[in-house]
Amino acid sequence: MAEVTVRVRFSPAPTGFLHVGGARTALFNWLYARHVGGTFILRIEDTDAAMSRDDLVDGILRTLRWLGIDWDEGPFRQSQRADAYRRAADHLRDTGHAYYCDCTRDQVLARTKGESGYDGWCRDRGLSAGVLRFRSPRDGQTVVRDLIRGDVTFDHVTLEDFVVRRTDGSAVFLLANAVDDVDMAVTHVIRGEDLLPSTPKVLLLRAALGDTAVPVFAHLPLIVNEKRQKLSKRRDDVAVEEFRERGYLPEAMRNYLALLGWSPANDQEILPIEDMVAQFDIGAVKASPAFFDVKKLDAVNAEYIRALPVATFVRESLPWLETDPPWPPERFDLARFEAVAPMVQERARTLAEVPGLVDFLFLEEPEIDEAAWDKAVVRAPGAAALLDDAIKLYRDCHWDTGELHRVTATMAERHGVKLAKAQAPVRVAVTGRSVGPPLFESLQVLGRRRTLERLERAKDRLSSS
RNA sequence: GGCCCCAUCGUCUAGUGGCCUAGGACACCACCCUCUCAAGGUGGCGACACGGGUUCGAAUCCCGUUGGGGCUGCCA
Repeated sequence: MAEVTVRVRFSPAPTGFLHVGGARTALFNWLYARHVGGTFILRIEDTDAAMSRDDLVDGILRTLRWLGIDWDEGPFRQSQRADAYRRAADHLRDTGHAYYCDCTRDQVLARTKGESGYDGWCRDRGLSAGVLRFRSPRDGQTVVRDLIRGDVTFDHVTLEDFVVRRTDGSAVFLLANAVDDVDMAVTHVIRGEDLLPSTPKVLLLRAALGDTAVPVFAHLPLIVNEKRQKLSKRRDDVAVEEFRERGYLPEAMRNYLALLGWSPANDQEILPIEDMVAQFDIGAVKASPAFFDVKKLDAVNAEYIRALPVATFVRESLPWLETDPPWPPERFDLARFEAVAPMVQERARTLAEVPGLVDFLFLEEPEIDEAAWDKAVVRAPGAAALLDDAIKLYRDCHWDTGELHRVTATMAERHGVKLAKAQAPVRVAVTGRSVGPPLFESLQVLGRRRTLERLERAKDRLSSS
């Protein structure tokens, strides 16, 4: 912990809800700060008026909190620091580092034939209005020190004279970013690789502003889709909030995100946050892009769900059981759910799957899966006789799982089939499906009356088909 | 087009010159366990993009090729 002065920041633009890439960036900044005992700053980059909306900012804060990512300073909003940017831009202009330009995009394009960025047309026109452009040096180079990629060198000739202040006087993100990182004494800039090409511009800006403390960078590999393209809000499912609604636990989401580009020691992929903090090493992060694999996320989530204390699992499941359930809400019975919860917990990959595993308990009539019905009842030899027998035996037997198991086994023996075969038609008749929590526990919780009703109904259904 | 980044099983990764017959996880397949499913157990399938160097020795270092990606806005 020698570096007690480490200061990092997560600076999202409120373009909508926080997406998984942003969440990963936030997490890595946070892990690094916590690992070295540094400071984690939250800064909202809303220099674009369209993004400067409280609801969008609140959404980001809510998602960060959900993930368990807390901040030491902020949230700061760039929309409230316009004065600082105005002074900086004036300074650049007054020292000759920036000049006015009134070219339209079309004019520039016409001159350059779309070849590269701005061509420097207004450099020496001495204008006094328009956008302010940075006068990029035409020789020399800037080296970006990157903890993940090593030194990355950019020749200044490849940098166009980029805009630092808009016609309306507002700063663009490059300027705001440079000014804020200097003012907030940020020492390590951890962000997505898509920002790497803009880094020399920020460094040049900082130098022109008189800054001498060059930060260290760490450009994280992009998170990509199945086509290996950067995750996009338009085509990909990326809103973290959306995953929350789909039944993923924050701890699982966080753990999975940490695995994208970084790997814990000892092949121990599922690990508590304290261990992540203890082990995290920004320099050990991989440089190559990572695919966001929902299958793996599911596996991680399932593991976290199984590890929950049952009471917690029940509590966390409630929103999915009470909001828009597949059964009439008044039929829900917490006690019955609690009775089967341990078995449901072991089978749900997401909390959203929970209702589907217990719906037979709360529906007046179970929804019969046609394929299962066909296979286990219609085309199963002796199914009718099995159902008849089950009705007879279940009517008088002691109503507990052990006894249900015993009489069903006896029935199977009498019919010359394995228990697995004998319970199949009963399961489909009573729960509507061929898979689910253990049958005898399910029957016990459902109750004798409903069980018998459903078995009778199945017989009717079978004879009328 | 220009600039920049990247390259180990299908996917996420371990590997930092000999410990590699390349390890783990997810997914997939088989078997075991078992009242179904799940969980668990055992096993299987499966990768160092290619070509040159450097070296006694290269997945590991260098160069090139190929492939993929990012950036190239008065968005961030």
